[in-house]
Amino acid sequence: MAPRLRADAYSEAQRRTIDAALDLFGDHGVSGTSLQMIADSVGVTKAAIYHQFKTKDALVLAVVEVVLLRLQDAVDRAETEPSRLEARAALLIQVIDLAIDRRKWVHVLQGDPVMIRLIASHGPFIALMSRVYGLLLDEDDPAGAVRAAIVSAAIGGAIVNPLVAGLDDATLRAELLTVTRRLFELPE
Amino acid sequence: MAPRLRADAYSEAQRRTIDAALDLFGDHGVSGTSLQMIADSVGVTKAAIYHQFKTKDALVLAVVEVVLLRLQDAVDRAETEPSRLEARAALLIQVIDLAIDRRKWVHVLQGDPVMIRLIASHGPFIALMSRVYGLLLDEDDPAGAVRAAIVSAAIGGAIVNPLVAGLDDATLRAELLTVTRRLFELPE
Amino acid sequence: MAPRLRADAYSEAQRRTIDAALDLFGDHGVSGTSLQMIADSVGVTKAAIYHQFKTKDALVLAVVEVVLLRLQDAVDRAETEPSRLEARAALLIQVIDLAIDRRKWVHVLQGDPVMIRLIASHGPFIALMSRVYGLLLDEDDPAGAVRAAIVSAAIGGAIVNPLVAGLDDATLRAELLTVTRRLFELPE
Amino acid sequence: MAPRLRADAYSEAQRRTIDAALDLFGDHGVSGTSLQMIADSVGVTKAAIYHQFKTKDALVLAVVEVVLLRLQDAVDRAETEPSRLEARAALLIQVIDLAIDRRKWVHVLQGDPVMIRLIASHGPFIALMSRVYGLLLDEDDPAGAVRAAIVSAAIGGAIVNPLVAGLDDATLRAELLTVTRRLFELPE
DNA sequence: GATGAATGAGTGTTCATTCAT
DNA sequence: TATGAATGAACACTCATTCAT
Repeated sequence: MAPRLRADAYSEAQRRTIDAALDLFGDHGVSGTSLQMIADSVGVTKAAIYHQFKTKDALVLAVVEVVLLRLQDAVDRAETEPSRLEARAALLIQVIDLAIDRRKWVHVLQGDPVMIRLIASHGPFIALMSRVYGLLLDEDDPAGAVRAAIVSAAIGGAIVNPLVAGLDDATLRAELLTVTRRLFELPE
Repeated sequence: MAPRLRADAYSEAQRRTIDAALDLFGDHGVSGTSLQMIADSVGVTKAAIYHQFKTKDALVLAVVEVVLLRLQDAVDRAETEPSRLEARAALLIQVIDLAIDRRKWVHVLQGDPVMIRLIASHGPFIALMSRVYGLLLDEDDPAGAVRAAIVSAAIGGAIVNPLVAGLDDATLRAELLTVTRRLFELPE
Repeated sequence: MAPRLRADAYSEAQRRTIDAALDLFGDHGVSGTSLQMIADSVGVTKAAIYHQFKTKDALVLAVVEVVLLRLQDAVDRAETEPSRLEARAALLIQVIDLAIDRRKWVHVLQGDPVMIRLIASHGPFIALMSRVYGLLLDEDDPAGAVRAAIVSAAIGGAIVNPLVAGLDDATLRAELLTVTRRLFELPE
Repeated sequence: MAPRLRADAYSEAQRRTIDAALDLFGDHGVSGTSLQMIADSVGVTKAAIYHQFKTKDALVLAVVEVVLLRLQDAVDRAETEPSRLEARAALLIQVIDLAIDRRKWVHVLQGDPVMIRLIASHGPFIALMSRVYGLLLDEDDPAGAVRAAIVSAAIGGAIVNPLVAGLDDATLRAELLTVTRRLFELPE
């Protein structure tokens, strides 16, 4: 079994670095964010960052881990639901809430090729994503993959979209729920 | 009136450079792609690229222009439709076709913060996007913005999604059409 | 057949860089010499050095190549001698002359672990060294390897030795010849 | 009088550090060996090394001291011999034995410019080396310096030479003795 | 049009070193 | 004694850009 992501894996100082990196990655992308920028933002030297993380890649990994940790929680909770349909609904609602609560995080995961490659190649991330898709997909629905991809993309993409940037949380949440239910034919 | 994008704006050599850049931007993002990589991929020197484009930014702009040119065509055609509803349907179908035909392009536009900022700040791009949203949005529907954003994000995001990467064009097109129609309550 | 070292492989500017590196490597060793030091010594920027040589390793290689080129010439000439004994004598005399003429070069080759590893691993260098040892060794003399090693080490080591640093060329040459002849039982 | 090197100067922990440094210096040279590498090899932290030695230079000095301590013993013993010729023979035999017994040490002393400079500048080392050369040199032989340098270089250089690396101790010792006797015209 | 040579500022990373605990 | 956290300077190397040819 693939190792689970853990909440207590990082020290206080590391968390400060991860938070700063999260912010900057969202604004400039991973490649567009230098360790100097991160160090300046935290208020320490580059070398201090290197004391916390062996390489920039290790820091990127940590950032993704922190973000995906809450997705893991959502999946954990959803999987306790009695039926497939209820589990799916529970997951989607939580994902939407998470995406709205942490809009910045979505920017980080959405689109950046460095991130996409990382998530597609790192063991624990692959394991988590397959649990997610296990809930979203029906085995007997060949086009289900597309619909699952579309829904997750829709949630993420909508939040990233500048048209939506100014929208208040409640309106955005309601609309995302409607769309999601309609696409997945979930009960209202 | 904002200047329109033009099809004949670039020479043969420039087009080769733009194509190479398009590919590399899709794989590594704009910040992750150096002019050296582009020059190597085209098979010329960096200085040759600088002969074609004054700066890297100018090249990025040209790349986006080339991509958005076909979106402009789609909008042009859609706007000749007699009714708002038909125009909207026509635009969505064309956008879906374009996205499927040029999956790589979607990667470039989708997510990269450099691109997003560029499109949000460059005159002709703003003009084009407001025409797009003019077709997608209803003035009297306050949540329409979200739905429009969701649909465009869904189309783009779905294509970027690795789950969908292996799917054949026909299946993908059919599913995207279904989803789009359902979201926009368009006639089948 | 292993590729021969070529005399015309480097441009004027590259030769200037190689010469500066040769000097500095002799004084501080390879690891102890930074590209900044080399660039400063040549009077250009680090980036200019990188325009001439892809990496520091490539520059180190070039330095060794330039040094070994003259050893290759000596071996070429020695191998035209009619007998093994005469060839050996001819080679040793030339090597001694070369070592005295270019004392700095000896410092570079002598001892630096980076250099030793490089020479033991780079194809053309291995080929050249086996020609050298082919001339120095007798097949039927089991201890010949040691003696060959001792002689080459003696020539090199003597020149590096600070006791010898102040000696004039003529005295040093005469003594090295005597020692060499005595060790190899060559005719005076 | 210059202070003698002492055998009991270092603690157990310091000796472990010195041994590790000795190994790494032999493989990568002094400049090529970082305190991190040494700390890793000992299995402690960098800061622990700094507790044992004030600076890296102090550690390098300690390494050389440990190595030269046994040379000092050899010189001590040789100087008790009744005649100059016997003393010289005794010293050379002991040096050869030492070099063969501790081949790694020879790598460290041989060639590394940092080491050479250190030995030429540190009081106790200068004192020791002048005793060594006092035994090897004849005052009335102007070329003696060269011969002494050649012999020490020959011993050291031969051991460093990769051709010799695989040779067994007995063969190497016999050959080095023969060569040395021949060069110094010592009695067999 | 295209090249080769150069640059200054930046990249990620490692260095020897310090210090509070 | 030993550690973890931090630092400033240096490291090898790449960046976008310029310019004479």
